[in-house]
Amino acid sequence: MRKSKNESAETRKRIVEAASAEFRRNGVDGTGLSDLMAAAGLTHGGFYKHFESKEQVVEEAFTAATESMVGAMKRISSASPGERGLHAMIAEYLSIKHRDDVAGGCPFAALGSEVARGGDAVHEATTTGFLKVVDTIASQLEGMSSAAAKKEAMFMLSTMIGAMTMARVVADPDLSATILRQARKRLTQSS
Amino acid sequence: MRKSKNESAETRKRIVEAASAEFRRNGVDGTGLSDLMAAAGLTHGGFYKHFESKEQVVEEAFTAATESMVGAMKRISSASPGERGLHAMIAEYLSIKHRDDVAGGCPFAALGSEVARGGDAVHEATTTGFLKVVDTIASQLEGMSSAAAKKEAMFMLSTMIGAMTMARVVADPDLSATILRQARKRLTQSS
DNA sequence: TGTACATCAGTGAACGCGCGTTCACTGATGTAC
DNA sequence: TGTACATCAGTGAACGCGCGTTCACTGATGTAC
Repeated sequence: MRKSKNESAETRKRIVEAASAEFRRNGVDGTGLSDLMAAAGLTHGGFYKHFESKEQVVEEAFTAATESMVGAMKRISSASPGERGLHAMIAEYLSIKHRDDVAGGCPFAALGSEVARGGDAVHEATTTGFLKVVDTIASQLEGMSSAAAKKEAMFMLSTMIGAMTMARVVADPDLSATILRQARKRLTQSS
Repeated sequence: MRKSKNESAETRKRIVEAASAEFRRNGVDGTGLSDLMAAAGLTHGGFYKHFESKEQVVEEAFTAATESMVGAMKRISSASPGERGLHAMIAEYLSIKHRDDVAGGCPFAALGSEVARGGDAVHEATTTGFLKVVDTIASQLEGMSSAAAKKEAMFMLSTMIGAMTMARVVADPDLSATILRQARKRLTQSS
């Protein structure tokens, strides 16, 4: 049953993508290698033909999720330049749609407190990912130095991640929407 | 080996407090009932003499953690009134000390993404807790209506939780400190 | 180009382990008379 | 107030289960000549 090099590479990618969604949906501890391989259309025994450990796929899945989010953010903001693009990006992140799409959304909001307890490799991946998102936001900030934009972007991203996390934590849908709305208002008001 | 009513009530409280710290330190999924009972100085078999399920202790431990945090926040802010008390509260939350004390700190930052996937009982407990912290912050905001203060407090708390979560997620200590510093700066600047 | 053999992606069963939960038992505490 | 019995907090072993990981096997793909 050996597969060609191309097929094998595609299978590996499929596992990482399935893992990326499953981890965000059910958490890292909440997703077994069995679930993960089944979501990729395989049996669980084959996992170790592609990865050395669960931690390795956690790391790669997190990176894939971050890159997908950065791509989406760039696509939205590039539609309009400067502040308007920035505000569109923020509104999209702090939307009800994003809140209800955990599996396809921000990996920091979906897995934040869990990856904070992760191993070294995971921490490296999350750090790199965080800085990429920060740079994506910072590149839309005008009228300040690159260093200042980066710091401002860190503040904005902290608020966005915190608001999305809490919007998913509370049981009351109205309260949840208010949390998102307040963050959006405060981040998109002209300063 | 039956224990007196008083002893039993104290044991129960001890379990909830141990659970509260252990869950924050290692996560809910990362803490077995065995670990939890051992941390309370007991063997794991006795757990069900006090609780109906793991979920029940998760709920109670989360509530206890929130109440302890609210108590600490009130103690700090009551030392000086109005804006100065508020700023002291924010600085304490966004401190390196708090970042490095996961087990004794904010349960939303320690468990946010994990409790977002919790059951109904857990969601009710987190919602009540969130509103209590919001009210604690709002009570220090002057010069605005109670409704406006509550909304402003939600924004502030979102930023605080997000910044603390990310400060624990990144591997680089300097970056981690910068995340906290930026959030502190922006939340304590006169608006 | 064709043939013979080595490689290895994927299967499915098995491994030891720790999980949440249950249970028989112990013996000090609480209660009824 | 004392005595007899019921209660039940805590122990320690056991339960079935799913976890991450390993392994023998299969057979199509890749490689060497």
